[in-house]
Amino acid sequence: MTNAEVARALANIAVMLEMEGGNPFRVRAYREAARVIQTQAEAVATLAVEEGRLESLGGIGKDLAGKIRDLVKTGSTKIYDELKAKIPLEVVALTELQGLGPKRVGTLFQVLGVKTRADLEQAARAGKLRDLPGFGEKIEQNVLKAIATASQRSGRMLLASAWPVAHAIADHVRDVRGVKQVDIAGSFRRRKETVGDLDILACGGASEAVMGAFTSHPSVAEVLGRGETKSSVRLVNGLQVDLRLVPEAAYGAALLYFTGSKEHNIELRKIAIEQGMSLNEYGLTRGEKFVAGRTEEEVYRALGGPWIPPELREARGEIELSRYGRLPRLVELEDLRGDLHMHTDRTDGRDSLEAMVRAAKDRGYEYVALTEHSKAAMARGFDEARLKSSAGEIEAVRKRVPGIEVLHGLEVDILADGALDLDDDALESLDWVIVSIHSRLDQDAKAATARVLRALDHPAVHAMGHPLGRVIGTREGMALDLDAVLARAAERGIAMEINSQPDRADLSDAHARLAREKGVRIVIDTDAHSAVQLGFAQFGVFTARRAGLAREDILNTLPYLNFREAVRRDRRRREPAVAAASPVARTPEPSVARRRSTGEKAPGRKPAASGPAKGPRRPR
DNA sequence: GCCGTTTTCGGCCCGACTGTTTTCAGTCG
Repeated sequence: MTNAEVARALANIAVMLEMEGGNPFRVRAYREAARVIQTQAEAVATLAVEEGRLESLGGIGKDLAGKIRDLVKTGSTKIYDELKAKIPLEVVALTELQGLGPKRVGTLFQVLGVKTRADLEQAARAGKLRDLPGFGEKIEQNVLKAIATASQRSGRMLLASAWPVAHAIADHVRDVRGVKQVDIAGSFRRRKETVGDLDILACGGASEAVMGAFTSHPSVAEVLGRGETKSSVRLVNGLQVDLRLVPEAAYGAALLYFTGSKEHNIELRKIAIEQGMSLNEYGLTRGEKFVAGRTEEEVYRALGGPWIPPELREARGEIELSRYGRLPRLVELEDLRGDLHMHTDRTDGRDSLEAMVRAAKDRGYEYVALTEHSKAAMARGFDEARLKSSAGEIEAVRKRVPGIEVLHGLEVDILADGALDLDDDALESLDWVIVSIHSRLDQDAKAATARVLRALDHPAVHAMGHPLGRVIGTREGMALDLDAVLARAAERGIAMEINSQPDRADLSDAHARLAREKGVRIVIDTDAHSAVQLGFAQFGVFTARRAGLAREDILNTLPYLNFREAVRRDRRRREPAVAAASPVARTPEPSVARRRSTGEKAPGRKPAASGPAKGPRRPR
């Protein structure tokens, strides 16, 4: 069973226990365990076999650990079987409908025998719901509405898709007279890869004017509700947006509250209680006395710690880290000095080689790697001969666009058996080699892992692109043994990519966190297929920040000379394997033209500084 | 069912809103 499947089973148990009127704290324990398993980067199957690993996770004790081991091993556990015998899983699924929780669904099932959405719709239309205990005519109507909404809703939206309209609406509200501050809170502010809805917060300005501006924005399709302090709308793209107008004195407390995550807030409230205080969206109070709430910083400080960046607020240990002053200084977009994965119109990109290099230079990058596809990925993909002529094209663009280091790279396909798509000599001739998988993503874990490990053993490889191969909302990632892959990457000095394409975010935040823990270097690349897509870099940075990564964890934050030295050093770690795999052991040298452009004195010379030196900030 | 610089028993985050009730349960975030 995968982590998601174990989490689903635990959450289902929680719902079924609640339907039966079970101990609410026991219900909560199952729900919390589901969350913990869901957010683990390591495979639960691995955790289950290693002594004491499950029990070491917060919220999982001896009992739940045993049940999780059962689930991993057999796909079920005693209590799950017993509950499922009484309550079908399709009944549990009814709790996904808005306004229907375990209690009401339990009543529907026990009294009316409702099992499916179709049953439910029929019963509601026949007016059978209104007479049930705790139900009424209004709830009956709302159930019908919820069924209709659920059938047309497409679920969560990519952060990048919500990005422009969210900012447009926020700017529109910000323009209202008297408005002092506007923030887009919620998972949007935590930069999750997808958002379910948008929570916008504002303070200052007259309610009538603020709400009027909000509900009349051109992207609004339907006004769901409008009040003094809160209004809700549905946009033409289906997204629901709530706007809350909060008092200035409590703005920070409200921003904290509506940014979440819920689990982070719960931990903060517990700390408040330990200190004899109470925290809610109106502020931090001690008895009747208001302690803090104007800014987030003020609230965190009053609770005894520093401000925590929203990307880290997921109850993954960030509060404890902050107590010890060990929060990472998260990487920022401005820290990136190069982009090492992009395509041009020579394969499946839209813009020319020169246009891509110029766009990278305009973004202020010091270096860029052009990495076309190899022949297995597509008809126009590069073979050995095409790679040779490409070298001349790269050399020509270096002359035409001075002031940026242009690396001749390739995104070479990992074939089904783990061999690379081009011969060793061709790969050895390159400055930068990414290996990626574009086919046969359906292999089982054993085959897929062996395939990737073999590819990582090739001495010419510098990085692995979109390692899991997932596309959000379209396909799951490969069934890789990520522990084994990351261990090999760490051992061989191969960087793992955070692919910034918004529908990839691959590595994910959890996987990137695991990679860092295992000592793997990360590159943040855009995989841009046009000059505009170089802007996706910010989404890759969001993923890295959610993973808790600092500038030092990211290879392409290094200034060029340090980057080149790091690549060489990592390459030397692979030397022993070079003799076996290739007769020519060669470290790529920068061209004369490139040395001239950076003022470097001679080949092989070590750069003066080591480690991430602070250079002049680039214009954005 | 979990957890412990008061604790192995007795707690477990908090408030708004809705719709049902006639003081509160259920749901949501």
